[in-house]
Amino acid sequence: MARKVRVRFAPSPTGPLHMGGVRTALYNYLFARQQGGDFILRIEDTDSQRFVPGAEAYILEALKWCGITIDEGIEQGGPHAPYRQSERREIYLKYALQLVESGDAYYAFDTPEELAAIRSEFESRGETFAYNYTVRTRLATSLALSPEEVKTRLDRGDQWVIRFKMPENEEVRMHDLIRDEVVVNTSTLDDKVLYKSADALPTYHLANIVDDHLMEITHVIRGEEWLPSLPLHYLLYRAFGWSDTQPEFAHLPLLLKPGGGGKLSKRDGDKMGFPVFPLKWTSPTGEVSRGYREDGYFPEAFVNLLALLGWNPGTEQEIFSMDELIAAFSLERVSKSGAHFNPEKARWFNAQYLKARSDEELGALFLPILREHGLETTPEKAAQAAGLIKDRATFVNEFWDLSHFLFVAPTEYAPKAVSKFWKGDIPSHIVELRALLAEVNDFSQAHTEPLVHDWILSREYPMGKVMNSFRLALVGESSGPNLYSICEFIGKEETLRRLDRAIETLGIPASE
RNA sequence: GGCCCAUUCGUCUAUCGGUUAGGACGCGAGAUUUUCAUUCUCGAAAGAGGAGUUCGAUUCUCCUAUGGGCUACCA
Repeated sequence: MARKVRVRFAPSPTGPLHMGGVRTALYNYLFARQQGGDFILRIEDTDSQRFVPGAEAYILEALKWCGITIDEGIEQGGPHAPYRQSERREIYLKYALQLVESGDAYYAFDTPEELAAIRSEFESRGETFAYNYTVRTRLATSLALSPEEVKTRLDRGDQWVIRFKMPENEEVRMHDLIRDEVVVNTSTLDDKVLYKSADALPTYHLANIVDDHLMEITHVIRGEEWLPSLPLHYLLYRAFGWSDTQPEFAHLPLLLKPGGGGKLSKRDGDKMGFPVFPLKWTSPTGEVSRGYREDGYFPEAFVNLLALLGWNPGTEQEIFSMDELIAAFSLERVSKSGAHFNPEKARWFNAQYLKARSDEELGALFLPILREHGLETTPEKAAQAAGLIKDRATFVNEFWDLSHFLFVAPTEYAPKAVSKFWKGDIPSHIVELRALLAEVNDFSQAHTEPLVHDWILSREYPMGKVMNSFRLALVGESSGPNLYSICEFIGKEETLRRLDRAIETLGIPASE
């Protein structure tokens, strides 16, 4: 009987989600939607020490911005509520105890200090300490102590943890949807802590397996950093007797720093020269990290570029809407090796989405920016301006720099352009041009462009020099969109005014 | 150190034993343009190394190297 697909994204609120985390959420989401399954958000806040205020709200907002919608979770509830592990704490002890009962786990009374001491002792001998079958019967555990002593310590309220009793020398054969078979010998593993009395909370391993089971998760799609604990998880399912409903696992390749040197991490902040977070984040200590949203990325572009970092459709298509991703995605086509993030390509993706947007949509985004510069203009005008410059922009936030001359006359003229073009006979040609344009009533590009060109040609004036001087007068520098489109945009009056001003400011060299 | 995973142009990747090893970003050149961009065309650029298996290996196996992950009462 095929179960309904149910996947979960289970972040820990220890800080903002970084782009690798968003990608994990995205792959889970794509898989769920494609399979007609459920996408669950579970908050794994079992580490009371590392909790960061605001992180949870950040995660929710980031997913929302990306268009990743949640079926069950802390906000929308669901049949397996609550979805925050700290609110499920009473569930876990019973399962930990069940494992002690069945002999798959045991109590350990070592304090963190004692363990640290043992560790450093081993290290001083050049050995590595592992809490496993070699030491568990010699340390303060329920395996070594008498039942009476254990009871005494428990009753006395001594601190304890419950550790998994990792079998000795057993080959665990595991299956991964991306990597196929993985085999590990249990003797290389240690007795992981499952539950700690200090805060009455489980560790990741226990909480994760219990909740995935209770929430009927069918596929666990998570980062590769979890692969080493997969044998433990397999063994836990077995110890609980849940092997028949154990989920399938898919371990995603990691997102690596561009130049190498490890996986992308939250700590990288924006010190890499590009954002590592979807949204801007201000830490409780006041540190600010850039976000893709605030940097001007469209969420669609961000999702698109993330999707293609570690997965590809096998075709040459690179631009995907969310719906197209849902249709095309498959875990089988996720690559096995880590992907270095390429900020240049990220920018390219955004430029593609920018060009694909209509002038009206872009105008609507440009309008508030114009307002910030003290300009009240119409949506039509903003859209028209956007249309003139969108081909040369990567982000909407570059629009002002690329088009301010459409709204404000230049007050200065780029010296290099002046010395290059505003010399010889050219300024006097511009005076003639001014007179020509003063007679023109139709200032549309379609009308002025052939008119002026024909005039220049008929006079046998140098096209490049005249045009560049003309541009210098209107724009103040020697770059920008088609000049006649600028004339059309600013209109006859303003065009003549700018010509007058340039002539006045730059002067006319005495003709010989 | 131990365990695990990985390895095709600088980067993201295609190839599921037989290809001139394809595409994209970036880079270079050219075309278009009044300019800067855009766009278009072209170009440089890769199978880590060594053994096997095979008629034939980028593709399968092993070894080495390299990269990465894990090795907490963190996730």
